Amino acid sequence: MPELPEAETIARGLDSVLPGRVIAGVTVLRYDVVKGSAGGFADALRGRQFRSVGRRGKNVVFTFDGESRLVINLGMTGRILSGPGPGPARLATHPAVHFHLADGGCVTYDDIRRFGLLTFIPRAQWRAWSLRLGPEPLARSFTAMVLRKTLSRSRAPIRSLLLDQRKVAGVGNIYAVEALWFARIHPATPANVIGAGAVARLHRSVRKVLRRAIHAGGTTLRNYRNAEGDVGGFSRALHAYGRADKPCFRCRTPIERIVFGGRSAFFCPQCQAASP
DNA sequence: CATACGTCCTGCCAGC
DNA sequence: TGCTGGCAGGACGTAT
Repeated sequence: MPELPEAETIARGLDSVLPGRVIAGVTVLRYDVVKGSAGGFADALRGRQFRSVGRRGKNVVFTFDGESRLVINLGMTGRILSGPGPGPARLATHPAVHFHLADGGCVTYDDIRRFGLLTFIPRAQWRAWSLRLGPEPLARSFTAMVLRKTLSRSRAPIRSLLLDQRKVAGVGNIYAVEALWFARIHPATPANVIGAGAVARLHRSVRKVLRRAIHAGGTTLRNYRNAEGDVGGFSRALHAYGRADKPCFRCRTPIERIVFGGRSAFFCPQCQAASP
């Protein structure tokens, strides 16, 4: 579920409470969400002190003193819940990993479907790990020209390309669909036939949608919660995603749903002209 | 190399 | 009311 705005929201929440605190122990309840052996994972993290919590693409990145890192990809239903006593911890219906802190606190990784993955990254491997991902769409360096060059090299449907984390890091199905609606581009359009003007609109739309969603605290469609257990506020702001048969907010034409690449896309057949 | 597809897993909801 | 099929925000591995 969680895409860039959700990861950003979670990371900000954790960065305000975790730095300086120490992991006393790790309990792995569900082996399939950790990379490598559960024992090795726990051993690597025990005793580490948090320096900061940030984000790379959709991944929440915990940096420790010494610059080793814990990367959490939340998959579809992952949540990171932290807090003393009740409150957020009560939301942990499917706890997969507990991080017990030396001060008595606890951070719980909770994941219904267990598509998430927790990976320990030694300092020396960070650069290589990060390089597997494409540019950050909200970075200054992510210009329309950069996007245009990426699109020019691919015949894949633009919606599929936007989901490819090696091309752009952090965009998922919801925000890809939303950005294409704003840019008035049909989701199945081959990337390399999109003209310069449309690419510029798409560049603006992707950034606008992501920034707005971060501002709203993310999108909760099902079970997303931030680190404090709150739902996201962006659900009400969706223009195309999940609106099949409902009128387009621009032209009142019913929104259509199509499936390709194994997942749904939503678009306005009037505003988002069919691909050639 | 680029692209397409199946698979991992559980919960929920519409429809019968 | 109860059951069933379809669908879900992601990403990896493999096949072509």
